[in-house]
Amino acid sequence: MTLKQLAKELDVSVSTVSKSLNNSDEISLETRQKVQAFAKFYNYRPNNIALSLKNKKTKTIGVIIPEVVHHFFAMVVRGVEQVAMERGYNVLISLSNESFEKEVINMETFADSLIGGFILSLSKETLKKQDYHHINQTIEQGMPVVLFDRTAPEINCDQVVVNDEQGAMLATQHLLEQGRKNILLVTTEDYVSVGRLRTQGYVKALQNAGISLDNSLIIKTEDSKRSDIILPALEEELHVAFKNNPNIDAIFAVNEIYAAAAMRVIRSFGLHIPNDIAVICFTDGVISKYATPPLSTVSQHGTQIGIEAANLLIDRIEQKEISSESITKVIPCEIVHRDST
Amino acid sequence: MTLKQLAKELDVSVSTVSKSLNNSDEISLETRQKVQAFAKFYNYRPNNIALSLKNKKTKTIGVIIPEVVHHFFAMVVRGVEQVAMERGYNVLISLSNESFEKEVINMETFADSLIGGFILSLSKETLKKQDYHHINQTIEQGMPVVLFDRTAPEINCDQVVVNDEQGAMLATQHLLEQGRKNILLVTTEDYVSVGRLRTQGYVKALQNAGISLDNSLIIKTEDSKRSDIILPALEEELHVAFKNNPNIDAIFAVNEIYAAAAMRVIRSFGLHIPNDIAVICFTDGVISKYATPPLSTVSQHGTQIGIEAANLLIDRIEQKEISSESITKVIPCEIVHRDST
DNA sequence: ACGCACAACTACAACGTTTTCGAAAACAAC
DNA sequence: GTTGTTTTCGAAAACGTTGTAGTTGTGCGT
Repeated sequence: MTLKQLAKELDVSVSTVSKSLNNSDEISLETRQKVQAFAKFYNYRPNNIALSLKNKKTKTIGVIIPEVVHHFFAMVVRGVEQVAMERGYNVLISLSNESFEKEVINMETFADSLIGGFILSLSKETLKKQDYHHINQTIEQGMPVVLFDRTAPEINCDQVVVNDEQGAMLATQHLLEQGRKNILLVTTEDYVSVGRLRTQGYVKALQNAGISLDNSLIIKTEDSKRSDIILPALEEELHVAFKNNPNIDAIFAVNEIYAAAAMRVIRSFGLHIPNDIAVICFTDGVISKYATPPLSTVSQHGTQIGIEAANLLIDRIEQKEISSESITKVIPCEIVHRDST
Repeated sequence: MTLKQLAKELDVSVSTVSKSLNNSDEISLETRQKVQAFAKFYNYRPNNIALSLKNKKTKTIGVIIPEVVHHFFAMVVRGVEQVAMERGYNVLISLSNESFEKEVINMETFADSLIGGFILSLSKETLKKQDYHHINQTIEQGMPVVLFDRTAPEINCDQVVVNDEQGAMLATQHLLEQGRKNILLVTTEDYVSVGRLRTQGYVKALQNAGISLDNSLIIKTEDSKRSDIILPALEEELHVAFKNNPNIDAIFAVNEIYAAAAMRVIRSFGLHIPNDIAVICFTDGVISKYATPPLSTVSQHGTQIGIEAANLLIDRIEQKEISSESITKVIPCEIVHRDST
């Protein structure tokens, strides 16, 4: 059912139908009601594509994340979808698979006028290459962009980030308060922004406590490959670390996969959690929740991040003025206390 | 950059530009190359909205799933996104949140000519109400629909399903082969199709083995609420079951959350896995993978399901003939052997 | 010189909307 | 009866694209 068909049916012009349905007072009440009744009867629904073409904007936002089979990102998607729904927007999803090239292609595809704005988290490869031309180019063309979690200072746009450093400090302090002295940090290479910040938080917390930094207590894992490849390597590294430092009494992992690997190694040494070794990690996901014992975590409130990001983006899309200052929202982390500490 | 702007720039007509870019041999090679060079220089990219309007179809597929923070569904999304990308389609995601109403609204929103077809898995509430008018209505309007995992016989369309019954039989047999006699089944109410089928598989496997069914060994959990509400209730039920049946020597859970709850209860009784009690479950997700001990599972190959569903849908979208028979693809389950059995 | 074929290009309609502008009719005032 | 005002509606353009149906202009054969 189109306006034209309705118009023919009612023997009026297309304009009249359009205006009647929009309740314009240019049209007499009588005609309006008649048209509306007909429209309802024929179950007329406006063609969104035509509307988008006319208005030169779509009610669709594009979300590009590295991976959807990942608790944190899935939580963010949930948040985004929730407010998009509420505010009448659709959500286009695309996965970069941690690949720079796919990220670029995805952005180009989406930018083909299908989309009102982007919400994205950078792929690890992008962070490593530090090549952000595709993002900056998109922003320069006037497309609103909101970055979350994995961001870069070279990109000037709205951001929603977790206070990673503070979260890492909280976690480390939490361990220190329990009398742990030798805390093993399991983190990523520094080019992953969140990994770097969490490492910084760990270091700061130790400094604040007056404990000197022991570099043999930091394991930095290459993180660009699939987990089934890196995990055995990580476990091997952990094995070595435990052998070299028998006095390790706590582990702080920057994500729960690393924590799970650590737990496996801890068990292989016959050690008890938390009596011998306490464990805490980022990513308050299902692994932590259902592990044995359940893991204390630093929760990043993924859904909240998604909600904030979507609201920020839609505000930006709908606001008239071309630009104001970029907004950065910081979502505070929170320690979730469970049995592992 | 539009065709019109390019045309003005080059001082030719819009038609010439369009045809040149499409390499029509109506246009001289010379002109074609000039136009193409200009287009490349100005970074021209065709407006997809205009194309969609003209062609009366979009290169977008809609995915409606109950929840994205769920390993299996996230895997499916990954599969769908992968082939959509390969075949030049975009993926619109929407979450029903297990709610019938949201499912209906989502379908209506998407059906507003934004979308070429649907891939969806029914919400629990929909399955409970057995109201499929929104789906059938959409199908009748000629919109291609592919159902996966949670389906209903009342809906006539392409489907991609897991062989739940067979998977449950495999799991049960696996336990029986290890000499387990008293297998506790933790499942959902029967209106969830996958729960029902898995229950049937369990029953059949017992029958085949000549073991009589003990209804006190079946726990059916109300499943429409959030996990933080139902889990304590389930754990309580499990407690009771263990007290009443001290000879339980194995557990088969229809998803890994239930298995995790079961493990917690098992530990609270001081029992050992797998020596005292073996555990196996559906959903080969991160909980099973990183649990203590790692859980044997029935893998449903979510990504594969997503791939098959997307291919089926896109084939249907692109095929000329209005309709042929509905296709149902059955993805076989596979037992993943880990330490819990 | 005439018609004809062919090459190279352009005009226009169409997809489904909204909106601006204008037209016709009805009505009032003088 | 003329003029002005209001009410009610319709024509047409616009958004960016494609394809059909022209419209030129050139070279060829006779």
